[in-house]
Amino acid sequence: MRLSRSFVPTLREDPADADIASHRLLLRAGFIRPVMAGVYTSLPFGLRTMRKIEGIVREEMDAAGAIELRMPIVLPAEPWKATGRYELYGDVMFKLADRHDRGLVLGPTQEEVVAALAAGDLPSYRDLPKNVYQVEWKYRDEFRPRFGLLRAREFLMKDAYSIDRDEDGMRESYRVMYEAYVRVFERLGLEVAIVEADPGQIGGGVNHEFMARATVGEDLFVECENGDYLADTEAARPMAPEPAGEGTERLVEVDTPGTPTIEALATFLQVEPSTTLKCVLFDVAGRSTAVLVPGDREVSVNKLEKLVFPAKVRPFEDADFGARGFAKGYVGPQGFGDDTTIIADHLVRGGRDWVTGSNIVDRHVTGANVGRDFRVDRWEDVVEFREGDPCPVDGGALRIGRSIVVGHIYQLHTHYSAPLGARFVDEDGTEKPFQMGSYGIGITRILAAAVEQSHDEAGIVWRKAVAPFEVVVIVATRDDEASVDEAERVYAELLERGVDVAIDDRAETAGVKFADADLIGYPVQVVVGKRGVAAGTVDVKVRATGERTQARLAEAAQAAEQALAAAP
RNA sequence: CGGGACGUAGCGCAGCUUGGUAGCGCGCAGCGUUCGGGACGCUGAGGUCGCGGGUUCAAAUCCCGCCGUCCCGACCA
Repeated sequence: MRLSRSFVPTLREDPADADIASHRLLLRAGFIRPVMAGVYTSLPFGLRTMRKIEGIVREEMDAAGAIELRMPIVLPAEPWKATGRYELYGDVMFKLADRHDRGLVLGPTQEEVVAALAAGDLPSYRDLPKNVYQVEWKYRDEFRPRFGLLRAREFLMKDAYSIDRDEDGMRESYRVMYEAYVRVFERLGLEVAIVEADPGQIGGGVNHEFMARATVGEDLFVECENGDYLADTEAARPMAPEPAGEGTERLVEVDTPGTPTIEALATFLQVEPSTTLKCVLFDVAGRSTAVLVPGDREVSVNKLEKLVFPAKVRPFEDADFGARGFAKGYVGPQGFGDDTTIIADHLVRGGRDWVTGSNIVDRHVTGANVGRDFRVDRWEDVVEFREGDPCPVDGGALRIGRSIVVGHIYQLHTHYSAPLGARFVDEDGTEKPFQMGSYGIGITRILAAAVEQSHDEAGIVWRKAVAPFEVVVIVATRDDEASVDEAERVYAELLERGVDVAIDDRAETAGVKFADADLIGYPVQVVVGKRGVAAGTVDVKVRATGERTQARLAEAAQAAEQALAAAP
């Protein structure tokens, strides 16, 4: 490829609207251009890199026995209504209508399509298992597109779907995909943490996220300082504390005027917030539900929703307190009737003689103890994770890491096949819904994640597996015919040897070409100039290390290949 | 969706407070000089100042509305 004939518009300055490294560098290096918020044109180098990532993904999918096909982007809305995702996704789905005013959607993912396909064309258990995949553009009208390609409204995704006869088969398909994913990220050179993730409100099946570590990721994960525990922040459950034992104080009511918040209460009584008991009220399917956590902690609504699924959780509004006989700001669990469910976090076991509400405005109680003064209906993990919490495996401190979710795999069971009536006839002659799994990899997101994990002051540092070109031959003295000829010769020889090589033959000064080569991030640069040619040498620079070596002109191609072989 | 900032030439920005001929750097074009780490000189092209309305003799500048982009956040007793 000749840079003089390609289209790689590099920018000398940082674009004003790009804050994070991948967005900034992909714009500057001429890989992408914005069209509107969250939607980008892929310029030649961006497209080429994307294709290399796709290539690796395809190879591993094929090797794992998945079959490539291609599904449409424009889809009828009905199946999405049948599975409930039309409402669940809500405004995140791009919705449109055709000339007959039929509802259409742009595919955000395609479980509905696969289920329908299987229903029609995989009628028998003899047809199973199958795993189909595609690499196609996905559309999600994100709440807030940001960070360039990391959260875009249009993005390229590899999505695979396993279709099995029974749960064992589904789990086996899942295992095979899991392992294929491990290989994909290894080959891409991405450092990923594999985290068992939040089962989500829907389905609730086993699922894992492949999280590329980054300094800017939107997605947080939790890991133990000793490296033996990893989890999604929503799934992280700290080690339960040792029970604190029997209380020693008696229950006493105290006047605490103007203390509806934990902070005000703790200040007024001169106690630590952690010695107070916070009692948060929710409406769960019409029933009052009190959640108890230590005063210095927060209730995880997400965890609560999962606990009571499929019932809906609604936090109390001001009107609910009065209407149901609770004193807002002074709620305590003593004396709650059977019409209120009391859920306590495990952390509450670790305390005693609590300070909590008295259910009378401007009054609290001290010395409240579980069992004697109030009951607990369920002990659960409902507290919001906090950094430093003890690891459930070894008690070590849990830390939050930032990451970019580059892959996500799910065991779906019959979550989509059942509502869509996607069934096959099993060996015993009965109809059964397919057992499905789905497996996504964000191709464009990987493009950005790779830059996040591998860049420096000068620009991107691509690994050779995904670089737009592995080697660039730089013509450093464009006016010198001998240099140009030698550069062309080295370029031709590298091409002949099957190296993925570009030649910078533009009418630019050497400085511009060097800066661009570093910015673009070719793993290996071969510099051919007058000085070297006169001495019979070329320079070979490895981008990742910055190391430069001289090679004999006649052996330039071999030297470049060797440098490439040694490069990451 | 709430909050904040920004919108002036392809890109990065100044000008706005105090209204009066639209500027700088980079890039781009021509000529000449240069030629191994973002060269230099001269000449030149390029702008409905986001859009609409208002105030004014006069608006990039003041006022109102809208649109767009980016950032932060999204219920806690």
